[in-house]
Amino acid sequence: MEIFKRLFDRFGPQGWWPGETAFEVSIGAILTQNTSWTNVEKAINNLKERGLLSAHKMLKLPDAELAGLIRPAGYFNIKTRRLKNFLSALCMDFDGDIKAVFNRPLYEAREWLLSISGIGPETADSILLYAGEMPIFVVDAYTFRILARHRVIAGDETYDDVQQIFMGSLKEDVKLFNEYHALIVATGKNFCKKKRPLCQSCPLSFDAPNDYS
DNA sequence: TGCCAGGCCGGGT
DNA sequence: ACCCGGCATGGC
Repeated sequence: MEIFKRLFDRFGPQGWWPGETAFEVSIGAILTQNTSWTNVEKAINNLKERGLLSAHKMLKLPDAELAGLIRPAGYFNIKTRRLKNFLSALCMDFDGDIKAVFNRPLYEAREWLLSISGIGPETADSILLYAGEMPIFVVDAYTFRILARHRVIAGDETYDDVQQIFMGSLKEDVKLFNEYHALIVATGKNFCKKKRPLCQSCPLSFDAPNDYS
């Protein structure tokens, strides 16, 4: 896979995740579900300005108040519920300390996250990789689109299938997984809008079976 | 102006 | 086991 190198040469280091603490990154991962990061930043700033970026404080916040603060991130009612689900599990099982989650074995931590309603595979893996610096590859809608349009996958693969394509062939390396996913998102933002059924001009090439570069 | 954004859940087939 | 509607704001 020298695709990584080509993407890196074109887009440069992405510096993910934009967030100062593991907890902030985790909250951002939930808030950014199907939502642009610029909107999420406003929501995070609302919390940060008020010194609310802690599990216990956010959990104590009345739902209506929390919803008001995260409003700019969209889906604020459902996301309030998802945040509260996450926060109550975190306070219950780890005394509100997200770092304690990352002291568990990788797939145990992953299962713990997935057991929370509102946290799916991408959000869980984003938290593990970008907040916990654990070696797991994040798959998102852009990853599916790009691979499908280059005929690397047929299109009916599952999240875990696609994750295995990367993790099965890449060196297990947190920095590499971090940068690679971020570069895929950067590529997607530029070339892989929903409304384009097949890619004609993505600046990628794959060794086989078809090369669209 | 409509389309899109770093998904996920729950109910229906 | 899929399929699909719902969720909502802000930027281009």
